[in-house]
Parts: sequence; C-alpha cells; structure tokens
Amino acid sequence: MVTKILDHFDIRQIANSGQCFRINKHSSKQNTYTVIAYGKYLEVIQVPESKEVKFNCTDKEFEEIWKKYFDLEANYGYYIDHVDTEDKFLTSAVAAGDGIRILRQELWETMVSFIISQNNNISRIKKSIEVLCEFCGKGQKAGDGTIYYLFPQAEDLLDIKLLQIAKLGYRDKYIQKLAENVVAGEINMEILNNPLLTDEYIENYLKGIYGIGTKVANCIMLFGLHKINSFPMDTWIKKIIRDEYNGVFPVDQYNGFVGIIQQYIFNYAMHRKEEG
DNA sequence: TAACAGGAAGTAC
DNA sequence: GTACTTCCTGTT
Repeated sequence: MVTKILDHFDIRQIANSGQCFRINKHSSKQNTYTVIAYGKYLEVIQVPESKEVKFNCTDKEFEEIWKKYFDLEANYGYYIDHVDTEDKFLTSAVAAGDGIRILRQELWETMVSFIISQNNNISRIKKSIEVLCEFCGKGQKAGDGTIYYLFPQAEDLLDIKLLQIAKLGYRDKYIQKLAENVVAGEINMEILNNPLLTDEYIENYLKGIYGIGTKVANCIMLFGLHKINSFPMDTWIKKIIRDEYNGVFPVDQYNGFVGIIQQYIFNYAMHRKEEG
C-alpha cells in the first residue's frame, strides 16, 4: 500500500469525469475505486476530509505506472490559478471539478473507447467496453483473488461476431477495420508518440482512420497522447459555448492547457443538474 | 401501462 | 443534409 498526500486529486471526480470508462466505485469497499490499466488492477482509496490517497500497490508499481497515469507530476494548482476570475461559469466549473486530472491512458484503449463513444452515452459506453473486455480480453487474477479483464488487443478484436456481443451498433465495423489494419501493420500507432510530430499532423493522421472524425481525434490526442492543448468539441461543449460564451470560447487565453480547461467545462456541464 | 419520441463525448456518405 | 445501433429518459 502506497500512501500519498495529494493536492487537487479526487478519484471520484476522475471516475465520473467522462474521460475514462474503466474506473469504477468498488462494489463493497467504502471510498474505494477500482482501476484497470497497463495490465494491472489497482484499488484507490480516497480518505475523506483529507488530502490522503492510498494506492493498493507496491512502491515500484506506483513509481513505474500510477504516478504517470494519474498525471501526478503536473501542478493542477497552476491551471486553476490561471482561470479568468471574471469568467463566472469557468470559475464555478473548476470549483465543482477540483480533483479532476487528465489521465495518461493507453493509446490503443483510448482509440477504441472513443470510437465507441461517438453518438453514444456514458453508461452504454461503459457497458459495451466491459462486455468487450470480458469476451475478447485476457482474464487475470489480482493478488487478492479479484478477477479482472484486460482491454483487448487488436488481434482480439478481429471477429465482428464477438464485437456484436458488446452491442457497439454501427460502430462495430470501425473497430473491426481498425483492428485489422493494426494487425496488418497498415496503421502504426506508435509513430504518434514521436515528439517531433505536430498536433496538426497527428490530428490528420487520426482522421484518416475509418470511424475517427474531428471530435474523436481530439479525444484520442487529449486522453491517449496527453496533448493537453487539444480541445474536443462535443455536444456538451457546443451547448456551453453557445449559451455561456456567445458562441466563442477564449481558447487563446488558455493556450497550452485548454484541454484541461475543457475537461472542467465538460464535467460541469454534464453534472451540474445533479449537484444543484 | 406501454408506446413513442428525443437524444446520446459523431462520422461516413 | 441524412442514416446509423442500441439504450435510456421523459412524455402521453
């Protein structure tokens, strides 16, 4: 067990922020969330009324995987402090979403997940992805005996009949084709990690893939490549920009980290009803 | 009640 | 501009 004192970190906020689909509240343990990523199963315990967070793993695993995954080396206080205090909407959004971080998720999983996310809702996306993992992914057993399923690799997603079990709808053919192209070596995702590539090049490369348009490309860049200046424009964000910003969001004001600002807005737009 | 419309982190054509 | 899978929500 690794215990850390963390500012601006709230696993509940992260789990509910819509950027990831495989972080869930533990079915019985209080204040505990389960994470499956990078081949591992992790339990995260958020100690109430404190900055203490417990990670159920070794020091080595924490340093090698989770520190990076949760973007713990970034200073979210910096981003928050740079929010325009005149912007009442954004100030509220950031206050309501304090604790969110932009995870560094695996590229392949992010690609597949956000293709599934198009014209879809979060509860359905999560269900589809879980079925996909159970039917196509590799089963593993954690130290405490918990069975968990890894996100399927490209070679596990070639059979359209298996994909249909996950009820991906018309998106199944996008996933099947993508898996096929990756296995055949026609799409090489690893090149996208090259730091010399411009964001524009990466976006165009992604948009060349069947089933990926502008919005999904930007999600992949933000969540799978940690390009935090990417700005996915979805229905929620469009509505907010129309209703709160007279149709124009001041992206230049947040140049370099507008993707993080976007996540606070998205989260707030999606949740503010239930939070009053 | 059960049926039905509307909508969902959009994209291909 | 329209069709698209399936599910969930709200309305009648």
